[in-house]
Amino acid sequence: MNTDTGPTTRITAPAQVFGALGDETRLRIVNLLLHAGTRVCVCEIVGALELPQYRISRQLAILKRADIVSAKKKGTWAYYGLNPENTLFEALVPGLRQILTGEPFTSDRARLDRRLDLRESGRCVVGLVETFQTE
Amino acid sequence: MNTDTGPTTRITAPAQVFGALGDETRLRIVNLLLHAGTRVCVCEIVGALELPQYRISRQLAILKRADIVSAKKKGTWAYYGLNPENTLFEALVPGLRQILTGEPFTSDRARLDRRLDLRESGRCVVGLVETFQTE
DNA sequence: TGCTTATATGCGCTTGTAAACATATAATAC
DNA sequence: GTATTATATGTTTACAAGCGCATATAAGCA
Repeated sequence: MNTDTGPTTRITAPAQVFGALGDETRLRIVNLLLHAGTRVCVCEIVGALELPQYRISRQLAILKRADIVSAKKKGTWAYYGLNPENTLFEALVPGLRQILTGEPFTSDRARLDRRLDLRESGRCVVGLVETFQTE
Repeated sequence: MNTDTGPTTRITAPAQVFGALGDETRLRIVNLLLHAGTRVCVCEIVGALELPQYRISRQLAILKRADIVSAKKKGTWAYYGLNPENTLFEALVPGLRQILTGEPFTSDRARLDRRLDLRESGRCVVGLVETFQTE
């Protein structure tokens, strides 16, 4: 029933959270979500990171399994955001903001900003059109 | 010459630090070093975590490669401590202290304390004698 | 010198991870 | 209905990680 080891039910074990952040692509995604403040569309992440869509979707799935992000579907679009209920991850946020300062994190945030400017009434309307599928 | 990506020379890349912390055994070791405040002998870590010596040595090597810990040799004994110069790791310390609260971290700290009580004039004198080599 | 002890590491094995390609799913537009 | 588009995922391949066992290294002591 309860596969948890401790008395307090944790969303995820500490090592799992760190493991999920121990990959450059996933760290870049978390950087975007921390910066945006809002939920961000998959295609916006693809545009900002300039990586193939399947890679983004896969890494998002891993972050989701670690309860670091959650998804909200709006039609075909999927908007991902950080999960504020993951207290383990939340404890790391101040440190993360300090750490995610150099490259490629800065450029990623700049590209995301440009992409978010294209939104109409708060919704992504661009899609993957102007993007590559493979690097 | 400079293999670093950013303008500021980093000891390790962010993802590498998180990756090094993404393993339960290594997180338990870091927990001990955070708690102790001093350098801790390998055999003391073995005693506190109740894991085979070769596992501890191996995970210590990985933490060392990520510049999270450093070693100081005193004869055959090796004393490991956190590396205060790793600013990336240091940024995570407050969050880590918050996170490392449940099991097995609490019991590990208690066993380490008992083990540190056996020191004579600040030095470990016990060794691996009363310990197992395999689980 | 030889014995003991603390620590590190080579090897084989199993398991996990990430990339790339293709394709599936599912919603919208026509 | 069909076509298009956004997202997810099955599969293969390559590589890395962690464990256990045994052994190497190297320092201290008889």
